[in-house]
Amino acid sequence: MATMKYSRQRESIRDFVHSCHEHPTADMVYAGIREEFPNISLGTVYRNLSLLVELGEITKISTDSGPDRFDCNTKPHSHFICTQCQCIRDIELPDTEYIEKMAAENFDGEIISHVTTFYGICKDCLRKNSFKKEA
Amino acid sequence: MATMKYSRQRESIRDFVHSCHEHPTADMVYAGIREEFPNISLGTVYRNLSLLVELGEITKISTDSGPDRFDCNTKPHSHFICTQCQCIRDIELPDTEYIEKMAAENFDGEIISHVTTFYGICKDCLRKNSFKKEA
DNA sequence: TTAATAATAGTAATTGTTACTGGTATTAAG
DNA sequence: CTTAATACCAGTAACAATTACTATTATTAA
Repeated sequence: MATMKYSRQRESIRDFVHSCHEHPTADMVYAGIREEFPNISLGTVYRNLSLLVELGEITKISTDSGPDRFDCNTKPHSHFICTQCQCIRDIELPDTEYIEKMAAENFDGEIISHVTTFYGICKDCLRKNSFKKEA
Repeated sequence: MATMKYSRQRESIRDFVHSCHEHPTADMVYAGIREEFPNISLGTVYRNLSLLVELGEITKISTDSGPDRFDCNTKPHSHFICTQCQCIRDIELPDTEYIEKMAAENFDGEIISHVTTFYGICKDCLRKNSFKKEA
């Protein structure tokens, strides 16, 4: 890839991810973009999503099961994944640098970064569950 | 599944994972077991690995890219993933409970667990790299 | 010993993703 | 405003990891 050319599809994909705060999958992006570009290809969506990740304009979230998700928030933050509905929420944490330092003390390679992911039940599912119990 | 029946294949898979400390993939387990059971099926390996995970006898490690890995160490600990050779090493960290408490303060769902993964260059790759530079 | 059924081997199907191909859109130069 | 170069596209095929299906086999309890 010598120089990069503009493409309306890419711009649309970027805009969609940046305006979508539910950490969409490639398929969700595909569905969304199709409203504007009815015959966009799924391959184009995948290609541009990973391109945008390389450019640092969005980030990719890998999950334990199910497809990758994408995040418009490129500032350092953590994720919460609901084990019931699989929704992903952002969690801001104050300075987690020291975790790497702590880990470095028990390890003999070079630690460059770290990712912490939280699991549990989101607010919405908690509410749904309490309704069920009452019934 | 009413009651569980014994199977030599499952026992062999459990033993293999418990004696293998390099966090094997399903394929690596398959290759290993095949020495004892030359015509075991890959499906049997997958089925029993997830069964053993459910039983809490081993754990599963999802990676950003590439297949899942399996870990005989069921005690709470973190993982380091080398971004160069993809090897996975265990890292013991003193009490990380407070990370969840800290996250809980900025979040309105129920946090049940968390996983921290470290990325960087392992000792072996560091050494290999320094050899290359000298040459 | 036998009957019930969990587990198997082998194979097919599914899912998520990447690669290929011939044609199209964008860009820069004449 | 052409035209030429090429990044990008749509569509489709290929791929890797995993799961589901089916007929047979092994384990268990009666």
